[in-house]
Amino acid sequence: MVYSRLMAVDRDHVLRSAAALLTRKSTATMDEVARAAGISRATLHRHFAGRDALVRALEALGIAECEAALEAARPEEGPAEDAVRRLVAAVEPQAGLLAFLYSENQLFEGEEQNEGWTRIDERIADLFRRGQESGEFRIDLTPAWLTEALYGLLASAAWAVAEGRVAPKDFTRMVVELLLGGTRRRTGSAPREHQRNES
Amino acid sequence: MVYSRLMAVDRDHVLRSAAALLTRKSTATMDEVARAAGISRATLHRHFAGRDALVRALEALGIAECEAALEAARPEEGPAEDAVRRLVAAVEPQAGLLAFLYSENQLFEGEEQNEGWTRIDERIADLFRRGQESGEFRIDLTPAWLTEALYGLLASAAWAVAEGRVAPKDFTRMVVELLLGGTRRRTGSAPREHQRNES
DNA sequence: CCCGAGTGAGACATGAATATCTCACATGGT
DNA sequence: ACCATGTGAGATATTCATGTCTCACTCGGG
Repeated sequence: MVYSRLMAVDRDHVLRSAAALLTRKSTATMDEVARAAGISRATLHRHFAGRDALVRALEALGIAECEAALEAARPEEGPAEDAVRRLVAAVEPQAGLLAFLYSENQLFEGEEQNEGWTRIDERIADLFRRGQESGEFRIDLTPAWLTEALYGLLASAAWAVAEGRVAPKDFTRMVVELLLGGTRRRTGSAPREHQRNES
Repeated sequence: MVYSRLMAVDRDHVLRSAAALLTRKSTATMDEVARAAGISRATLHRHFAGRDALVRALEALGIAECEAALEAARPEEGPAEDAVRRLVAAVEPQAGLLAFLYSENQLFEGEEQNEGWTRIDERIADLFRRGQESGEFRIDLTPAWLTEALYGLLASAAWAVAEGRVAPKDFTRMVVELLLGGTRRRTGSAPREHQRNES
């Protein structure tokens, strides 16, 4: 019996479609989640003890994806600006899930947040700090705020894309350009080229 | 009998404390909302037919506050950059309520959103568009995205302040500086002074 | 061919939040 | 002192999502 492996595959598929659905409708019912995954409510409950367990599993998935994105982006290599670009590009596919977890976190209110997020927060803050120390980034905005702002922009962009307000293909460029360059037009030097989307 | 005027005052007070509570705990129960306002469930129900009506009233309040802030900020006067600073400063007191409504809007999913938001969106987008046409702002980010990003940064900042991650006094500066100037350090010209908080 | 694991469909109970109602009490005006 | 209005507290009903259970079905392996 290879049921354990089959379960794992199914579980992952359920998790993915749940993430996709809850991204759009964060109050979706367990029945809706099940139908979205193409299974019945009973089977969904066989995979996840309850809604809480499902959200926890989604949180674990989000953390794992974020850490994978951080790994792929190599945040401590090269210019900090390029590292930020790599990071946003790598995390873009998970932006919807991130936005869901981001707002869901507000509901955990009293409880301590998963330490996985703390680790990720610190790695991202380290990236901004590195950019400040190298002179690339301004030093009058704290790394903690820049990290928080990155999350906020990712969530905003994911939502704006879902609403059809902006084109999906512009996602990474919009987030990165606003985060790094801001709204103000560059006056002193020629604007940096920003068409390259990755690498 | 002046009960109609008294009701109005009470209703506003209830609305304010409900906004303050739901800003912190968006899933607060009707009973918690009532207690936070210092009244009983029954009285709360006498003011608002149900939770839905309460949220609608909060939405109306948020829209009114936003329009008042827009009015006070005079977005079409002077340099666009200064207008953005005035706008963020004027809207700061309502950032928590805005963040709550911003996430709550995702639940209205299918329904059309209140046209009040559309009006506000357009006025803010017009401000960014004006800055682009005057040459102050870069033109490679759409006004719609800049508007969306402003909402996201306001919500992020409100949440970060509530979590104690950043100091409340830095709120406006953080949002404005990141939105306008971005993370990147200015190289060509000396960084613009940004200590003036208002006017 | 048979057996069993996994599944879907549905019944059923539980719990939470909501919505409605009643009743006693306090307060303010006459 | 009396009365009316608004209120708080509690009881009750309803709704809805959740969690648990049963049972029949199917598909794949032995």
